[in-house]
Amino acid sequence: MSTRERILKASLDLFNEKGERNVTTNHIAAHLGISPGNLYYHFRNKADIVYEIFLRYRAMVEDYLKVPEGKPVSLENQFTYLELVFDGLWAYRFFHRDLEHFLEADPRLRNEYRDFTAHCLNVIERIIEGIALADVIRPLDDAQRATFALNTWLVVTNWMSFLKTARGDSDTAIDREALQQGIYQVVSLQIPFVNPPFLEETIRRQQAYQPQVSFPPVMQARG
Amino acid sequence: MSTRERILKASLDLFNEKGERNVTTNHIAAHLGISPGNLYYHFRNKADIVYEIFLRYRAMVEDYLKVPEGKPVSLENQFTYLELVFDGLWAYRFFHRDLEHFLEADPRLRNEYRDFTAHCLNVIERIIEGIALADVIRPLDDAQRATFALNTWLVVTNWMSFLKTARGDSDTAIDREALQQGIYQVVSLQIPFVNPPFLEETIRRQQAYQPQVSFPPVMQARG
DNA sequence: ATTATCTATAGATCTATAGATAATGC
DNA sequence: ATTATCTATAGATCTATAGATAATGC
Repeated sequence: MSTRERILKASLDLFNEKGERNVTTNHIAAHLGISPGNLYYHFRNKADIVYEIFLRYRAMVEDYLKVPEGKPVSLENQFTYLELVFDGLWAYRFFHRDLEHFLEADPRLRNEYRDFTAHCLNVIERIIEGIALADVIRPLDDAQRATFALNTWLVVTNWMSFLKTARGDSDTAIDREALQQGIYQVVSLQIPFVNPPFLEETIRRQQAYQPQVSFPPVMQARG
Repeated sequence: MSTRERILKASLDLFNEKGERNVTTNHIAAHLGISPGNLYYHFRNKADIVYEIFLRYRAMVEDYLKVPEGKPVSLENQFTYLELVFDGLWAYRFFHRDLEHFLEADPRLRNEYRDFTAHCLNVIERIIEGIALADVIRPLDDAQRATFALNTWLVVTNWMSFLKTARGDSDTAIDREALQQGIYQVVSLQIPFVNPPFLEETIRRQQAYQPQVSFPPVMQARG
């Protein structure tokens, strides 16, 4: 693996584990056993590394979400999309955590991320259209579909942050399993629109992602 | 105003405007025209300032959301709650932006924020029960209500971040008006449950928060 | 010849404190 | 006497580069 690749890999690992804010270029170089000077030979600065990683993140999502327009989408396919997306979010979990900072620091990234969001929202709308074409849910008008897609996006992209902030005692690490409980939440958004013949299957599939422990944690209201 | 209060006020202003990450204790002191030494006389460090601000944020939200249990909640009241909460999020908008960092840096804050989230989810559930008691929506079972409350929380707390990341060209500042478009999204979550006699009024009230410009921005999918 | 890497370091911060001084309240 | 404030600074980083050296590919 080229040094450039190793830097990207190490950066992603360290960012995910410790948070980008807590990882300096020195840390990355030390982690790889290379000199800081060498790192700067391959990347102008940390923002440059983040940008490179974003490109791969985007490529992965766009690869996962190749949804043809105007074609039915089965429930099975929809759940596959959800699993893939949550896996992707997990693999690049540092990214959303400090997203605002990244976009503020790099205008190029800001523009491309804006377009990326718009693209993702389009794809989500296409999936919603697809499950309507498959008669899984009733047809929605444009405004309903856009609103639904946006709520889906908000739940998907912020589920992990919710887990980390609302749940974690410092010890409780978040694992992929806990993460996928987000799928339960996402599917709940479409339940009201599901046509009766598909309701049982939808709920059955949804239940597979239900929290094992009661969630949110049972807790008395504060005085 | 005491120096301590002035430090808190200046910190909140600067954090909101520039992001906590970009504001050092030196900046805060300079902004107030006091010495760094003086600032450290009043607060042990920046995390201490953030914690103090959190206490006020929490007090404000708990003041806004005094929802009695088992009593009907009118649509009007529900919209009042929404407006108050979005105003509160706006006033302390720096907080959610770097929340994960704050919780990681301060175990005390982590614990109290976890409880605070649980409390807020309880209140949201109470509001959902309340509008069901007022016949605005059909009754929901416990699991449905918890899931609905959690989705509401996710949309409410992350709406601002979405605006900043998905929308902003660097110039486009986010104002309170744009922020309140989040209310449109939140209300859309309950539309499927609204009883017919209240549907027209709910939608009418919701429309008041509809985006003026088409949103999300019209944009062709990326190749 | 070009590419990759290392050494060494300048310059810029930032945090947090010690110790001196000023202001305030009994 | 106590509280509030300032001056000055030590110590810890971190970024990013210059310049030397090593490795690689024609």
